[in-house]
Amino acid sequence: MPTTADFERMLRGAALRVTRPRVAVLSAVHAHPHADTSSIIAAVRDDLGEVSHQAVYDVLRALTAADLVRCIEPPGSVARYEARVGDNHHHIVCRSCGAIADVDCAVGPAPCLTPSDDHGFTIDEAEVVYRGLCPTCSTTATDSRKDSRV
Amino acid sequence: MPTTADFERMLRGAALRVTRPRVAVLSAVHAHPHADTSSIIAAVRDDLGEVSHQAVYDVLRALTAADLVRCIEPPGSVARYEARVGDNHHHIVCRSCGAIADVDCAVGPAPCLTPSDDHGFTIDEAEVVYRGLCPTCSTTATDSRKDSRV
DNA sequence: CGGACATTCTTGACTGATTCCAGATAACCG
DNA sequence: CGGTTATCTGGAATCAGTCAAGAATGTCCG
Repeated sequence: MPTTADFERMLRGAALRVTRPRVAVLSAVHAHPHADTSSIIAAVRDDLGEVSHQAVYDVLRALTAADLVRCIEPPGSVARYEARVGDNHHHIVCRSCGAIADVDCAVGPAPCLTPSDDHGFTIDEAEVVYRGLCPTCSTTATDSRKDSRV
Repeated sequence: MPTTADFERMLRGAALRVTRPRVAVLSAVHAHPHADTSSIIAAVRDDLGEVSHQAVYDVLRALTAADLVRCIEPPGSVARYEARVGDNHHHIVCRSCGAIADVDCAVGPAPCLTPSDDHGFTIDEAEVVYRGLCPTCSTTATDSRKDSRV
């Protein structure tokens, strides 16, 4: 778990100004992997007191643009943010409860980056989303196919 | 291109009632691959006259549940629908203009379905989204890294 | 063919996430 | 320390999608 000083270094390293909200957001994303925006806002406010949601949205966008955090948008869910950047990893999303888990790339750094026919596109990234049931839901809800979206 | 009679057969085969809006929506999705909801609404209205957006949303959900159409939600875009179902294919999304193209699975029916560590999840599907630049954007905007979201 | 029933469509309002805007504030550099 | 500039605040607006109640329509069975 990085310290506040680490976060400040990360911000400076990305040519971003060091502000209280930015450090708090960065810290919140590190502390709560795959958190949605409202959770991050709550965590930041818990840390700093009142902070406008606009500031959090803006900070998240700045951090995303600087590759300090990554934004994932699972279907049927709101945007979520995570701090693991740089490595090529993917996600499992539970169909029932919406839980998200990290999955390291199965074979090598980027195995899926070479589709059979790229239609002339210049591909620079492949994102894989696995859908299924998390351990909890697969045991408790095996029979009742409740499709509740979180 | 299937005919209206084909669409009716598909609906009946899925135990769905055959109504004008449903046939029109199904036809629109077949005619406009990767169309977003508002485009589908426009196409349906062009065909039938006034149709409520609620009806289209409802029909799309019913068709999705019946596996007659598939819903894809690229990050930074609204939900889109396509008629190719049953085969395991993926998508390329252009970072610049948002264009979407189909990509058949590179190797075999479902190569990415086996991550290194599934965290106890029961995985039943893997969806791959390639990000990059479409042929048009890669030639016109190679130097200017405009990141406009569509 | 015709009527009963359940499903589906219409209308209209509403939520919730995200964005836009203008002005106040705070961080950085010299 | 002071000026410049990016950032934050607060409020309003937008947009996709959802909810709910009543009217209309398709399907099934006699």
